[in-house]
Formats: sequence, C-alpha cells, structure tokens
Amino acid sequence: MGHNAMVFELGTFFPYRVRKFATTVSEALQQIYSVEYGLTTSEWRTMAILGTKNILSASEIVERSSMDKVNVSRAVQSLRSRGYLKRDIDGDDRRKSVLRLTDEGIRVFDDLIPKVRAVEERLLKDLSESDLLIMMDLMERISQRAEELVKQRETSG
Amino acid sequence: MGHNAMVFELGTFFPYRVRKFATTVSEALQQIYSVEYGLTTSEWRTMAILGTKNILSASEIVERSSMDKVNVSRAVQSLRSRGYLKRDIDGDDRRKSVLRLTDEGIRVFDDLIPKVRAVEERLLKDLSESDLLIMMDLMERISQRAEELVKQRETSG
DNA sequence: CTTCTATAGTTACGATTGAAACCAAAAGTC
DNA sequence: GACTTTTGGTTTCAATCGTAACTATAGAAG
Repeated sequence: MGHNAMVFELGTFFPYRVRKFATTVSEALQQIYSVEYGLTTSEWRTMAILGTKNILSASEIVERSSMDKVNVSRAVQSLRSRGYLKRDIDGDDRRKSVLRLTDEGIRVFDDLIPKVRAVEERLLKDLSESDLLIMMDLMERISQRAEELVKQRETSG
Repeated sequence: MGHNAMVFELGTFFPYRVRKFATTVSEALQQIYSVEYGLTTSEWRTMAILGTKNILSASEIVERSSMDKVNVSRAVQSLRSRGYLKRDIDGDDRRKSVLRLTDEGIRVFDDLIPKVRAVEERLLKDLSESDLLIMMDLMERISQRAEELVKQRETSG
C-alpha cells in the first residue's frame, strides 16, 4: 500500500479504451462486408479504393489504404478469383499492374456501399455535426502524438 | 457521373478513420510492451490485470480484458514459461486456476507501468481535461450504437 | 448414487498473417 | 552497354490466431 492512488487499471487506460472502441466499431462494419458479403478487411478496402471508376496499380492502393503490399497482393488475387477484379499489365512499365473492378465487382460494390454508409450513419446518429468535427479533431491530434512517439523511439531506440 | 456527390472515399469513412487511429495509438504503446519487453498484447493485458496484488482465475481475467479464454490460456502459459506468473489450483474448485505475478513478474510490471503511463500522458498531452471527457463520451456513445447494430443483426440476420 | 448439464481451461488444426527472401523489370552509373 | 540499385509485386515459411473439439471437475436432477 502507500501509493494506492497509482494502482493501474486496464479498464481506464486510454490506449485500451481506444482499441476496444475500434474493435466494436469494426465489428459493426464487418457485419456487412464480412458476414454478408464474405470479404476480408483487405478485400473490402481494395474494392472501396477502386470503386466504380478508379484504375490503379497495387502500389497506389497501398498508398491509399494503410495496408502493406503483401496484403494488397493477396486481396487482389482473391478478388480476381471471385471475378470482382481485373488485372492488366501496364504497357509502359511492365512491373506495374493495372487494376479495376469488373462489372460483377461494380455490381457488388454498388450493393454494398449503401449498406456500409447506413452503418456509418447509425454509428454517428446521435452526434451533432460539431460533435463529429470534434471527434475527428481529437483523433487527429492524438494520432499525431502517437506518430511522434513511434518516430522518436525508432531513431533514438 | 451524375451522382458524384456520392462517390465513396475510404479515407473519410468513419470506421476506417477509427481503425487507423486505433492502430496508430496501439503502435505507440507496443513500442513499450512489445519492442522493449517482448510481450504480446495478451501477455501485457494479463499482467496489467493481475498487477502487483490481484489473485485471479483465468476466467476472471477473461471478464476484465475483452480477450477470449484461448488467448488468456496462451498468455498464461507463456508468462509462466518466462517466470513472470505463477499458477496454482483452487482448493475449493479444482478446475479453477489461481493466478498471480511472481516477484520477477512484479519487478517487470513495476518497471513497465511508468513507461506505459508516460505514453498515455504524451498521447493526451494537448487535450484539456474536458477534451478527454468529451472524447471518452463520444467513444462511449458510438460504441453503444455499434453494439446495437451487431446485436440487431445477430437476432434478425 | 447415477446421469445430465454446465463450467474452467487446454489442445488440435486449419486459416491468416508478417517478415524476409525472391523475381522481374526499370532506372541510374560508369 | 555491362553493373548496380531501385521499384513493383509475389512467394515462402514460420508464427499467430480463432474455432471447434476435448478433458476434467462441479453442480443439478432424478
């Protein structure tokens, strides 16, 4: 005893709360893309980035998705095998792939999007416009601190 | 074209932002417990819940940690093999384990806690007291909606 | 008592993941 | 134009993870 005020409680520890929060939110969304459509997170993100019109290389998907290239490569394979995605080779740089959704992929995408939007709406239902802005701002500020911490340790560690 | 206002952008999609946020925060914390101490998330949580004084069964750890029993079982095994945790059998109910950190485990814990607290502090550095309350409240409200959604789908799906 | 169910925890096994090695094409360098 | 390095993407292999099956004990029902 003596320093009881300092007892550590996981349940009130901020990073733990954040992770739990994110898991809960993710599960709500996975109800749609995973349970209902059988897509993995990487597959869903890949489709979401391509959308109906974009034509991108794998590395452009990497840039926009916070996935690594292995994840993207596997998602592309799997989406191809389902017939949701078409891969061509870039004529000017034959290392590059040229990816776009197939008509079938677009059909699924168009079906899926209103549903994931509905989930987003439900999640944010009782937030005011300004609540949402505040939330985004807070997440942004905290993320910046987190990135600082990681970078600092990387160099000094 | 025609409904360009509805083009889907993953980067501004709320659940995606949340997940990215949580990943960034988690990485900052993992710098400590994973990089510096070689603990997995499950091991770290198990230690954090036991702390210096608690004596708990595995299922009590499950309840307090949002891990499942397999995760806890494996974390316990691994912490035992490192000598950080001691397992006895409950005399009254011989199915139950009686878990506590060893002296060595407590030493590591006491070393670790100020560091993870420092990370938490750094993350929240530029939030006011009321910002933090707002953040917690918003996460709480959104989580509730997310849980509703999951439950709804479970029953009606 | 015997049987049936429920609980605590572990184990086995397939699926998923991540890091590193790898391959192929392109782009510099001399 | 041979050489080295960089870039785009895939494959491999081991480690991790989740689900389901399993073991052991306890408790409830008859």
